[in-house]
Amino acid sequence: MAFEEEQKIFDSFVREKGLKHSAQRIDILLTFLKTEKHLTADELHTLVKKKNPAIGIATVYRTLKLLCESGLSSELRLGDGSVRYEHFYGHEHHDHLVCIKCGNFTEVLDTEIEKLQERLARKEGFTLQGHKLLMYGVCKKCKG
Amino acid sequence: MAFEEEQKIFDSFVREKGLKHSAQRIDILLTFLKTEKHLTADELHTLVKKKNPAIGIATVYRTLKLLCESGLSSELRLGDGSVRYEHFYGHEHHDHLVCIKCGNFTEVLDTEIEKLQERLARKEGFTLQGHKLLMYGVCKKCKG
DNA sequence: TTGATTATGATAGTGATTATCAAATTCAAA
DNA sequence: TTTGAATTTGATAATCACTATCATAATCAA
Repeated sequence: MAFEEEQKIFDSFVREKGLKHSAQRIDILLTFLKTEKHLTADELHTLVKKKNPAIGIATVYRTLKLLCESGLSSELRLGDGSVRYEHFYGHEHHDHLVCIKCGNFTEVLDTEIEKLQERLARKEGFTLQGHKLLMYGVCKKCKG
Repeated sequence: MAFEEEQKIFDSFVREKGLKHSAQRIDILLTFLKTEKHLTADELHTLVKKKNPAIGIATVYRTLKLLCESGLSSELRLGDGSVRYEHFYGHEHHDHLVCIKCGNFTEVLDTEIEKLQERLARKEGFTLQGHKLLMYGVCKKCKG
């Protein structure tokens, strides 16, 4: 079975928190990991039900929260108010280019931009802790 | 009465859309303009009710939508999922520094960052249409 | 095997926002 | 000024994403 690394991380996290193991959480974790897309809770629920039709949406939400706490996933709040979950383990900090036509995401990073943000914050007397940068546009494919 | 400019803009917008005038919308507009803060719909509703207690929350939402369409206001979606409305007329494009302690906003702009975003998008084959940058940190006051 | 604890699924509840609708208001035309 | 068609309003029902509740099931250390 793939994703040994991630499963190990999740296992340790569950153990440290004094939680118990469950087949449902493993199903959800593996479905999440195998899908390299930014899914909504509902989309993930639909996918997981193919493997285990009995899983309820509440368990999906509960597990997504654990995935975020354990560092395997991260919430992504889009400009339209929707929330998607992205892979976080093995993905350094990055920003997003979102295509307004097809909805696809591209992860990007520009260290110069990061530095300038630090400088800008310092100039205003802020101690920066983090940031979210979403860029919207039309991707290569959609421009035809 | 102040805010003649903004009122004129709103008037033209209402007229062009074939809508009618109403005292409630004026109350909401003026309360919004006089408060130089990033308000939620609910907070604005509370303020407007001091002037006109009968105004319903639905009318506040409806009017906020018109304010955004007319260019007087703009929605700001925060990292925690909440939505606030900011003044847009006379405020050029800007990004935000948000204090994670007191919640205050500072509007900032760095033309270098803007240029680098363009360059970054172009490198990925994107035609950039816009972006949202939220920076989180601790402000001068809160570091005390 | 047991039993204390946690997890689950169904579902009720929540909070923010939108839709519906009857009554009130606006405003151009008579 | 009156009229009447169109729009606006406030109350409230509905919706949507998410969380809380709770009885039952599953886990796991002793």
